[in-house]
Amino acid sequence: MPELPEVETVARQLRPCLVERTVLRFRIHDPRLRNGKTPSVAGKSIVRVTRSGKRVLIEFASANRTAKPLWLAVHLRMTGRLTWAAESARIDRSHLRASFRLDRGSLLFIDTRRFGTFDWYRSRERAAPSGTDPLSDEFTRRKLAELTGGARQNVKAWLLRQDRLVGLGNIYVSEILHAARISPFRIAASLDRAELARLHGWIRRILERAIDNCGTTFSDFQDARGLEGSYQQFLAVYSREGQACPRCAEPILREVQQQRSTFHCVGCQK
DNA sequence: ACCCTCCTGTCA
DNA sequence: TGACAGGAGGGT
Repeated sequence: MPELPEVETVARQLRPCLVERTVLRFRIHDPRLRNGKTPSVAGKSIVRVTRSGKRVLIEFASANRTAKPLWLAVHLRMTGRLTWAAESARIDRSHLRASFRLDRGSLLFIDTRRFGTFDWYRSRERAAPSGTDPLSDEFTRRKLAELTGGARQNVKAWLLRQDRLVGLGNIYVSEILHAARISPFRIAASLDRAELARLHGWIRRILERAIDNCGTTFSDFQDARGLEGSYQQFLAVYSREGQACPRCAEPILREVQQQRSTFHCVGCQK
């Protein structure tokens, strides 16, 4: 479920809870958790919590700073949640897969479908994704034109590629293409200058607006406080098959592309 | 481009 | 009961 805005929301909320706290104990509650080799993390303190593509990146340092730092990348996939549980908080622990006990509370990883992953790294570079972050300064119109140049895929599939742009998923791609008035079936490399400019602008605007709303809760998403996002009230097309397009009133269509639902409007997406 | 897999839950 | 779900990786 979580795409860039949801992951950014979680990282921002966890930061004040986790930074400068010491890990007292790390436990894996589910032996089937997709976890890399587990280094010893007890006794280390958390120095940074950031977002890297769709992953939450947690940096640990040893208390005396002699040992090498350590990075954990958590990918939430479809139903993963990272929840901060203060000492007194009562939290439903069903589907609890892993937990970090800290000074004054716990970080819980809860994941019904078990698709979520933990990956541990010894350097930040290795934890970094290959694609461009659409919220970074690097993501300019020119960069988008460069990246799409020569891409023979349809633009829906292309936007989902994490090796080009990171962070977009099924919901926001439908929303962005609708806002930019571009059909999801267009070949990425065929977009002209004006279309690329609209696409670039709406990628930024929609992601930022979604972050301002703590993401979208379509069914499962909860942020680090256990609360739902509120961007779903702004969804123009996603999951709105048959309803009137808010721009031109044509009925919204649902079609399957690459085995995934795409929602779009033939009235205004060309 | 298509297919399938991982896994669990919910809804028509 | 079957279709479908914010992801991603594999195969042909």
